[in-house]
Order: sequence, then structure tokens, then C-alpha cells
Amino acid sequence: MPELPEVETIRRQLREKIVGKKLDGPPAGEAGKKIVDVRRRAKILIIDFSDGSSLIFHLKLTGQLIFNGESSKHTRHIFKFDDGSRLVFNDIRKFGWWKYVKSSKDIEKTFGPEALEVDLKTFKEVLKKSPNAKIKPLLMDQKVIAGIGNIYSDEILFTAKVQPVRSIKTLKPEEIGAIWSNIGRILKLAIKNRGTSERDYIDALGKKGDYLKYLKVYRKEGQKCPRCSGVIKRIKIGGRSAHFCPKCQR
DNA sequence: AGGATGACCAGGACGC
DNA sequence: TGCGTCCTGGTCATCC
Repeated sequence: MPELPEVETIRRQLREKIVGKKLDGPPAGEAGKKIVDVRRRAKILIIDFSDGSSLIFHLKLTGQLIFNGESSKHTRHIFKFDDGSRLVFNDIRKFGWWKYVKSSKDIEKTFGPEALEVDLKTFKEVLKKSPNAKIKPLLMDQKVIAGIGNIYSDEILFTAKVQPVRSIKTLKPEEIGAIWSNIGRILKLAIKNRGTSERDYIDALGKKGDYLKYLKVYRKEGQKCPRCSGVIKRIKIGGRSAHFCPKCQR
């Protein structure tokens, strides 16, 4: 499921492939528009045109954007470019969406600071606004920090040795520091490995990401903790599953 | 008011 | 084979 590292991987690959090209449509109304940039905000992918308008995508759980991909029964849309190349949007569960907007400004400002750009001071400030909230749901709240989802929130909290149910006000400064530094470290390592192909995710070139082998706790319920003698536990927090080691995460 | 909970979307996986 | 249940992220409604 595409979180920041997966969307960022697609962004970088697509940028190389489509900047400078013109959209041939569909949608026909947008035909002829020249692509000037491919950006990302939170988990949203943004294709900018020279007139200031944009195509924006949210891949949700199972969306795929594949450059020159083949169409399948899960293909929702195919964007064609003036040189004959194309971009295939697949989505098995149809949770994802795309739309054409005159301006992407309104969408972009609905999110909190980017997870890879937030400094420690700002991170502490945004956490402090919700002293009673649990750390995991807060890390996944896009209005608080943008880009982190279920996989990486579990991995970040494991590496920081903090249990997902801890409320903000109980966190020591060094624990907040550990969470913050691991946000950067883990997301960057995941980007380097072109994301996690746990289920349906593939990158814009149709290849799987390699971060799966680095996962320590996500979807590893009942397995031995890679750090101590504990056993990975799965609990529900806010309707989502959280994986952690009850022994070495405090 | 803010935090918690549940519904919703769709389809695949899995147990029986 | 088929049926029920679970699972998934983000959003929204509702409740306390």
C-alpha cells in the first residue's frame, strides 16, 4: 500500500519519463497540456502542467501508476502522451482516485508538514497539540504529519522502542527525538529500496519494491522479535492493526 | 473540543 | 463451489 516512500518512488521515476511531454488525453479537454513537473504532497502524486493546472492522484491501498504499462481488468484509466507513450492507472479495489484540477493549492494545504521535511522543533510542536492522543494514530494523521501510513508507523515506533498506544504526554523528550530521527532514517531507506511490495504495490516501471526484507514488525504477529526474545503482538488501535514487541518497546 | 469509534468504499484471501 | 468474515487507508459522521 503506497505510503510516502512508494509514492515518492513513483514520482521520481515518472518525472524522468514524462516531464516535457504533452498530454494527448483522455480527458480530451486537457489534451495538449505540457507537463512541467511531477511532485508529491503527503501520499498524493501531482502532475503539473505549464498553465498551472494539475492532475492529482491518490493510490489508496491498491492503486498503481505504470509508465507504458499493459492494460488489465483492473485498469481504470490510460493517459496518453504526444510521443505515443502512456501512463496506466490500475486499481484493484477502486479506493484510489484521480482528478484534474485548475490549481492544486487547496489540496496541498490540507496536510501537515512533510514527514521528510519536518525538523525536530516543529515535530515536537505538532505533537504537543494533542497531548492525550496515542502516538501511532497521530503519526498516521495526515493533518499532523504528512506521508506516514500503517506500515511505516509500526516500523518507526519499533525502531524508536516506543509502544504504539503511548499517549503523547507520556513520551520523554529522548523518545520523541528517537521517533523523529527514525521517521527520517526509515523513510529514506525505504525510498532507497523503492518501497515495500507487501501486496499490490509496484513502482512506475512495474517492478516490486525491496523494502519488504527490512520490515521488523509489520504483519509479523506471532514471530520472534528481531531485537529481543519477545514475540510480536498485533492489537487494534483506532480500527487499524498495530504491530509491536511488548518486551522491548516501552 | 478533542479523542474514540464505526461505517463506508471493493475485492481478494482464507476458513469451513 | 460458495458463503461469511476479515482486512486494508482515508474520510466522514457520530458520540461522549
